[in-house]
Amino acid sequence: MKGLTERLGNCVLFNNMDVKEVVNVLNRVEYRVNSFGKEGIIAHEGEECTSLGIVLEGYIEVRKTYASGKTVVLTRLNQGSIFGEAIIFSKLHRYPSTIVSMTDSKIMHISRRDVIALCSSYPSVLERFMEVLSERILMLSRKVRELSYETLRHKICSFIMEMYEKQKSNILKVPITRQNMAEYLGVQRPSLSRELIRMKEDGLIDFDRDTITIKDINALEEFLT
Amino acid sequence: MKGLTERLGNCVLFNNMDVKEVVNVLNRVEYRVNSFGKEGIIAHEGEECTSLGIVLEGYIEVRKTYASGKTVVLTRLNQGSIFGEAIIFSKLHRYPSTIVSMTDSKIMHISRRDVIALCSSYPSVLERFMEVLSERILMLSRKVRELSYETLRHKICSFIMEMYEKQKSNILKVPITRQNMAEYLGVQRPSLSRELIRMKEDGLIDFDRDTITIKDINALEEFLT
DNA sequence: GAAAGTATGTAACATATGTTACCGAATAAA
DNA sequence: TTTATTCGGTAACATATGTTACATACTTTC
Repeated sequence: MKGLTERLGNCVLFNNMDVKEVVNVLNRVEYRVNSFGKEGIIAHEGEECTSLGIVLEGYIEVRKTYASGKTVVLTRLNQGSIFGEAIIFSKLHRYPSTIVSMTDSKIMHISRRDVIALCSSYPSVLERFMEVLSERILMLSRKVRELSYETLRHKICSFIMEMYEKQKSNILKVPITRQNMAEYLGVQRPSLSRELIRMKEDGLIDFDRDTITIKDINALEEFLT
Repeated sequence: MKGLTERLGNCVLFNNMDVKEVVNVLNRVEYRVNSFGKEGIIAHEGEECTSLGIVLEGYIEVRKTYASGKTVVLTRLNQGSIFGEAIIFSKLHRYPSTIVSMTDSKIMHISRRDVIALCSSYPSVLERFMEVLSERILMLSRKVRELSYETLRHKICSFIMEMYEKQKSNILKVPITRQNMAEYLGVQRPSLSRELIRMKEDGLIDFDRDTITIKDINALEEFLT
């Protein structure tokens, strides 16, 4: 297949390899490349997942399908993305969602066994793979923490403390609009305004259109614990 | 150090290796073993993390410390547990929290480089490492999903559908008390009762002390999307 | 600089859930 | 069987946040 080497070189697992090495990789593993049309099913929810998927061409969607027929798009993956990377190494290695091709697409599959072989032979692949898994863990941990805040005031405190870490000043420039800040925190804008006013009344902060001034940083932190 | 081999054999990364192989491992890597007393700091928040930690003896806590001085315990790790496994492979490899020894403890450190070397040489270690990271990803994903439910009714629907998947019947035996169910869903017991009653009024379910009967499974699923 | 458009604060009201208290039913103990 | 204890449903009230609407202040465009 023409262009396969370049395609693979785009993949997050191989993008710091030179061409020769990628060719080497291709010779060492028993890969499988399948073509799909628009709306073609790449993997069904519940199906066994025994191989890593790599999007060589096209773009695909990961969807959750409910018995009622409704589907929800969880993520979109385009060229160079991989999928199933966490599933193949988990105990219950079954796809938790359905994977659908959104365009004409070409998908490479590398078996779990060969992924291990690749990681053993190419430390750079191993490192990239670990990096992908690790970044995902950190991203999810952050998300869990954010979702765990119980009240709007908690979220705002966390948001302010994050800015404080970066700007290291009690007078913080808020780089986004109220609307965006509300979206970022997952609340309605009027709710955000109202709570900011209450926090001002409580002597925690002061604020105007595009700055927030920290009045009582101890109280803000205390509140987060 | 006496007993090191057995101690390491308990570790999640090496627990399917035989003794000889573990000895082999020990000869191949430049490990470091440090001792800590009670309340000894194993790693400070913000510090660079360049090595994998293994708890050989004792038990330790992962804590978040706030400038106000307050600390929150995030997890406890005992013998055989590892820490820093996601951090060493992430881009910003700094401890996000402080790690404190709770008893006298012995901690082994293996550098990132040697972890890679180990994974390259011992496919079983590689597999176990991947399994650890993958299971963590799946656990976190589940948690994010659960935390993302907006209303109590969403949580209840999800809870019911989970039971339905297992029991495959419209009449579900609820294996826990209301109190525990409320705790599991993270709400107050009266709130749970009230919402169950509303769902009964809405014709979605019927229930008594220890069973829930699904009346309209489509509506339940529909509601989750 | 005036007009139009957009962002923000504010208020009134609706809804969801927490909180507390109480009562009756189920269960365990005597 | 009686008594004590726990569990679950119920109600009244408190609080947090969503929802909608509107007025004011800021920004952009001409």
